[in-house]
Amino acid sequence: MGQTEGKHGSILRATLELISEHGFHGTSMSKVAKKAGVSAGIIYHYFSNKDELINELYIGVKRDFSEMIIKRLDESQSLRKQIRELVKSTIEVSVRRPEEMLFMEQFLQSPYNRPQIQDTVNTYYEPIMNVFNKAKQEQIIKPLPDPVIFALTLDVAVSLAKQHAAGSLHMDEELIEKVTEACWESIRQ
Amino acid sequence: MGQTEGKHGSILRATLELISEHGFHGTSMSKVAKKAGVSAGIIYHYFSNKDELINELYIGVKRDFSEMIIKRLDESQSLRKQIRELVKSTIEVSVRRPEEMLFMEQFLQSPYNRPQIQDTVNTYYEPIMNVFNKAKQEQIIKPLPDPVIFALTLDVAVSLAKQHAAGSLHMDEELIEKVTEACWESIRQ
Amino acid sequence: MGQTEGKHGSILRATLELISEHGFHGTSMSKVAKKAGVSAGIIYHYFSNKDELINELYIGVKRDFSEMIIKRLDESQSLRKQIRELVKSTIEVSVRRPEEMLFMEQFLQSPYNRPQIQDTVNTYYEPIMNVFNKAKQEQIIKPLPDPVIFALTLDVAVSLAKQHAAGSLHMDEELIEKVTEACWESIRQ
Amino acid sequence: MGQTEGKHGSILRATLELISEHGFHGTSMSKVAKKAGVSAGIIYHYFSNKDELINELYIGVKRDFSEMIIKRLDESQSLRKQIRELVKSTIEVSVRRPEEMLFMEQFLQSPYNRPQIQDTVNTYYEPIMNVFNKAKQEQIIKPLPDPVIFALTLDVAVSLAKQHAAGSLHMDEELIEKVTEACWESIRQ
DNA sequence: AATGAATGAGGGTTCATTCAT
DNA sequence: GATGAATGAACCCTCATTCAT
Repeated sequence: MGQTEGKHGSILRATLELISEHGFHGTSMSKVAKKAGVSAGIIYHYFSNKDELINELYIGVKRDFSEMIIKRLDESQSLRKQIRELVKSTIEVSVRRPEEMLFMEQFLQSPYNRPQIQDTVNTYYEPIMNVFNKAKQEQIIKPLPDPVIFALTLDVAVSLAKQHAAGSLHMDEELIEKVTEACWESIRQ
Repeated sequence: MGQTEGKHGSILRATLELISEHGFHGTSMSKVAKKAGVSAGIIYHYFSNKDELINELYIGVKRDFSEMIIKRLDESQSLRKQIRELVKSTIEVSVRRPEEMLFMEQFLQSPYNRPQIQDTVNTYYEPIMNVFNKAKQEQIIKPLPDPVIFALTLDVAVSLAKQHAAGSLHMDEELIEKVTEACWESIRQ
Repeated sequence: MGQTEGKHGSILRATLELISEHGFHGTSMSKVAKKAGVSAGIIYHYFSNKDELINELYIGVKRDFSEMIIKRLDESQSLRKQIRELVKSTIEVSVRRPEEMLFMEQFLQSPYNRPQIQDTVNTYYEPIMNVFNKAKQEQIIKPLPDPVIFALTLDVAVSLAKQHAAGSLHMDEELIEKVTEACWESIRQ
Repeated sequence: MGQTEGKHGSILRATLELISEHGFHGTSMSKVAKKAGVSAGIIYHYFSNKDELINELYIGVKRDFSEMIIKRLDESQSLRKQIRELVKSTIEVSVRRPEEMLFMEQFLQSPYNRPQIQDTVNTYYEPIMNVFNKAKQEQIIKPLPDPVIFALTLDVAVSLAKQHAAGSLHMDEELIEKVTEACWESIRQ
C-alpha cells in the first residue's frame, strides 16, 4: 500500500483507519506514523500540522464520495429517477465505505469542523444540489429549504449506513429500495 | 447557578456547556472545575472518574429529553396524531435545548458511547417505540424495521435541530409543521 | 474491634493491616479511615499527622514485640540457654505476628525511619542487649560489636519469619530448633 | 556522567540515587527527570512506564551484583573456601556499592517486587546456589533448606552492609574476616 | 468529639511539534 | 527527504490536610 500511494497517501490512509476505529481521541500523530510506516517527523513535511492533515483528509474523502455519487447521475433521466438514484447511491456508497463514512461523521461533530471547510466541501455537492433545485423549480418536490431536503434524503441515507456499520440493521438491496421510496415520498410534491 | 443546584449539579452543567461548545477534546477536568467554580479534586468526590461523569450526564440528559417528549403524548388521540406529535416534540425540544442536543450527538460519536449505555437509555424511549409499533401492527405505517422508522422521523428531527443550532436554517413553527408532514408521509402506509 | 479498643486503637490497627498488606504507597489516610470505620477528619484529632500516626504505630509494635520476647527470658537459666531462647522467641513471635513483622520491615526501609525513632525503640531492647553483653563479658560468645551479634541472631530470625510469611519456607518447631542451634554456633566462643 | 552513558543510563542512575536516598515514595518521575538532566517526557521513550524503569533497574543491579560475586569464585578451591569467599564477596560488594544495595533492599519491600521478577533474578544466582548445594551433597554443610542457608550467610552479609551504610558499624577487613568465620560456623556440618 | 466536603499541589503519563543528524 | 530523540505543557487522578458544621 505504502509503495503505490506514497507517504502522503499512507499517512492519510492511516489517519482515516485510526479515526474511524478509535476516534479522534485515540488517534495520536505517533500512532498515525507507526500505522503509516513512516517516522513521526516526516508527517510535518507533508502536512503543516494535525489540523491540516485532518482537514485535507476530510476534504479528500468528501470529494471522493461526491464524485462516486455524481458519477452515477444520468441527466437524460427524469428528475424523479435522478433523485431516487441520489438517495440510493448515497446509501450504497456509505455502506460500501464504512471507514470514510464514520470518519466524516466524527469530523462533523469535532472541533476540526469549521465553516470554511464546509464551504469548500459544499462546492463538490453543487451538481447534486442542482438536481434538487431543478426539481423544486419544476414543482416536482416540495419547496422546502435545501438543508431540509438534505435532511430528509441524504442525511437519512447516512444515518442508515451508520446503523448498518454498527450491526444494528442490515441494509440489503430490498431495504434500500424501500427506504429510497420512503425518502422520495417525504419530499415529493 | 452553583448555589441552587449544588456542586454535583454545577459540575454536570459545566461539563455539558463545555462539551457542547468545545467538544470532548476541548473539555478537560480542570476546565470543568474552573467553569463549575470548584476545585479539580472535588469532582472525584461526586464522580468516580471522567467516564462516569460523562455517562451520568448523558443518561440524565437522555432521560430529560425522553420525559419532555413523552409528557406531550396523548394516548386518547389517533396514532397518526400521536406520531406527528412525537416528531414535532423532538424537533421543538431539540431546538429549545441546543446544548443538550449537541452534547448527545457528540456522545454518540465518542468512545464514551458503549452498548451498555445505550441499553440503559433505550428503556426511556420504550413508550415512544410503543407508539410506532402499535401503528405498525395496525398497518397505519409501513412495516419497516424500527431503526429505519427512527431514521426517517426522530433522526431527521435532530438533524434539523442541529442545523438550526448552527445557524444554517431557521426552524420556525411553520417549517416545523411542514417537516412533520414530510416525515409522516415517508412512513405512512 | 472498634468498640473495645476505641478509635485511637482502630486507626492504628487499620494502618497496620493496610501497610502490611499493601505497603506505604497503597495506604492513604482515607483508606485508613474507611478501614477503621471513622471519618477522615477525626484521625487528626488523635494524631497530628500521618508521620506521627506511623511513628506511634511503629513504636507501639516494637514495644509489644520486645515485651513478648523479654517476657520469656528466665534469668535463672544459663546465658547460653537465655540466648537460645531469645533467638527462638524472636522467630516464634515474628512468625505468629506476620502483619506486625512485615510492617516493621517496611518501616525500616521507609523515609519514616529516622535515627531518633530508633533511639527510642532501642531502649526497649536493652534487657535483650544486656544478655548478650553479659555473655560477651563472660567470654561465652565472641567479642563482636553489638550490631554484628544482632545480625547473626535476631536479624536472621526475622529474615526467616519473612520467608515463612511469603510462603517460600515453612518454619516448624523442628526447623526453629535447628536454626536456633545454627545461630548459636555462629556467635559462641 | 550523562555524556558518557547516554540518557538511558542517566535515567537509571538518577532513579537509583533517588530511591537509595529518599525511598520509592520520594522518587517521582519528574524528580528523576530533573536529576537525570532530561525532560519528563523522554523517560517514556526509554521505559514504557515507571514499573518497567524500576524493574529494569532492579534486574540490572542484581545482575551486576551476582556477576561481581561470581567473578571471584575459584572452582579449583575447596568448597569450604569457596563458600567463605561468597560471604566475603557479598559483604565487600554490598559495602562498596551502598546505593545499589539500599535500592535492592527497598525494592524487596515494595509493591514493585513481583514473583516473576524474582524468578528472573534467581537465575543469576544459580552458580552461587550450586556451590552451596554441592557442599550440602558432600555433607560439608548442614542439610538445611536453601532459604535458611541464605539467611545465615548472604542475608547476614547484606544486613551488615546496611548497618555500615547507616554508620552504625564500620566494616573493616578484620571484621569482615571475623563475620565470614561466624557465618561459616553457623552452617558447617 | 466527629463528620466528610473541599482544597490544591503533586502524582504518572501522553502528545503535538521541533530539530540535529 | 527522512529519522526519531527530545521537549514541555497538559492530561486525569490521588492525597494529606483543613474546616464549617
